[in-house]
Amino acid sequence: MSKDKKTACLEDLRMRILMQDIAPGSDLDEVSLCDQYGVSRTPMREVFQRLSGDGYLRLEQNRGAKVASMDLNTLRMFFQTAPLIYANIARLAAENRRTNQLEALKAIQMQFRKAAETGDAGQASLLNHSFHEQIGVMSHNPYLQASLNRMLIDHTRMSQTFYRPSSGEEKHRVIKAIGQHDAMISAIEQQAPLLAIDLTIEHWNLTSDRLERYVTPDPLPLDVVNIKDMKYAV
Amino acid sequence: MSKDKKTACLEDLRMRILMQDIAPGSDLDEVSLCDQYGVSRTPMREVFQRLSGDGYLRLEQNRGAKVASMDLNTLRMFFQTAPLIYANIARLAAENRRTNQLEALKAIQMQFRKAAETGDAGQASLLNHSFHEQIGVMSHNPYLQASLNRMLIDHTRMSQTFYRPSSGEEKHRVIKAIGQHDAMISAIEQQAPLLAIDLTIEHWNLTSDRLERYVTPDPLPLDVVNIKDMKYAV
DNA sequence: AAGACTCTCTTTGTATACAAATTGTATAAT
DNA sequence: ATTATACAATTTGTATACAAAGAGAGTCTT
Repeated sequence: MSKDKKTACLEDLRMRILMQDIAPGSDLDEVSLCDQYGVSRTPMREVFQRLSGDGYLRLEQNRGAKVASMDLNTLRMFFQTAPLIYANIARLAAENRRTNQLEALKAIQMQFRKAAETGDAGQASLLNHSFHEQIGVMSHNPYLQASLNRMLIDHTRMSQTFYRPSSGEEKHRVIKAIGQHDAMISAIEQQAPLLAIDLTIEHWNLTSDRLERYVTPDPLPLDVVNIKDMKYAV
Repeated sequence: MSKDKKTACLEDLRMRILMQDIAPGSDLDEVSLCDQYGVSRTPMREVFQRLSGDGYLRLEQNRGAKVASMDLNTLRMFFQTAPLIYANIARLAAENRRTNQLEALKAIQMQFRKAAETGDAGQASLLNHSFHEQIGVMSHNPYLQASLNRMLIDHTRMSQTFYRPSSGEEKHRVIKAIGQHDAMISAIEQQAPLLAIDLTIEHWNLTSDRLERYVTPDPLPLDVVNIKDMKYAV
């Protein structure tokens, strides 16, 4: 599998960042990662440069690599911008897709469905990432794709709880999301841009709630600990 | 000035690509650039990685660096997407700008005006680039900024003839563009998002014609060479 | 005790030697 | 004459040694 160690390292780091296995804002230690992945410093630094260019990391002069943070402003902008980018990407994908790209999309969706249905939460969110990334490729618009790919990083990082549903209602939501993906594929296949936009907005509405709840979860229950009279636990 | 050779090299390459001093699609020779800039291969490759991440270059496995091409599809997408990105960036800049960023913008505009008025075409297009890039910074939206910065690369590459006006009408156009920049600054300063959008669209309409003419210039005059009867010269 | 200073240790950056891959060219086989 | 193959030359990738910068601890001064 790992014919190319450097590529494997890149993909693995990318994955770990997306899964929040490496937390936003944390530093990466060059040398320890080097022997962790069995590559020397030169290719490792190259990997850092690549990940930095894609928005996964931030590099600062003489001061190592940090995982891209998700601060308040970033999140505000995320929710403000996502519908615009997602909808336009979907429209262009419907207009410009090539048939073999459609096959690739279907293949991803198949894997995604399996992972989501069997409750493999990590894999599901990663495959959801690939799904939307592939629609970006199909748009053939390099400019919007740059936005999309950056959005997807934060989207995936926030969706870590989405595919680990804790209630029947949430389980239902995941099933609905799978169905929406199917509908989007079909709209893109039929080259129906307007339909693709509508379906994308619908999909966004379904998932954004859940993302917002990830950012602002329910407060911890107060009556579990013995401080009933205080409004918020510290 | 060049305290840091690597940074100088990066900026210079970026500039040369923007000015089409290095043509879209052409290969870069690693070693020759190394002794041209007096840096060794390791930092030069780092520069390549950075420029690649920003969309200036394309790197392929075992096969050097190529300047990002501007093919038909790219141009189509450019003209289709620019108004959307520019307008939204302007709106957000008006909403989110900080005062010291505004000062920076004004400083750039001052230099830009001087360059454009004195006919320093190269400098003018580069400063126009900085102007719009700065508005991107002021938007505080990392996602749209990624799109914007990529658009600006191609925008600047196509604007090489804009500031070298060949007629009174074109000269007038440049003067008008300078004024539009002033108006945009004022709208951003007053935090008037809707006005900023309108002005941006107007600015786009003024400049996009000229960019399109760069892509599809007038055919060569037939009667200069001695082939009057042929429709097109080969 | 607070601040400035120096020295040491760790981390980051650069140069270069070596390895691997690709390209070009010449020769041989059909 | 054309294709195949082997070999040479060039270009690209990796490891590593060395240089430079930053962080931290301890000491000295006020």
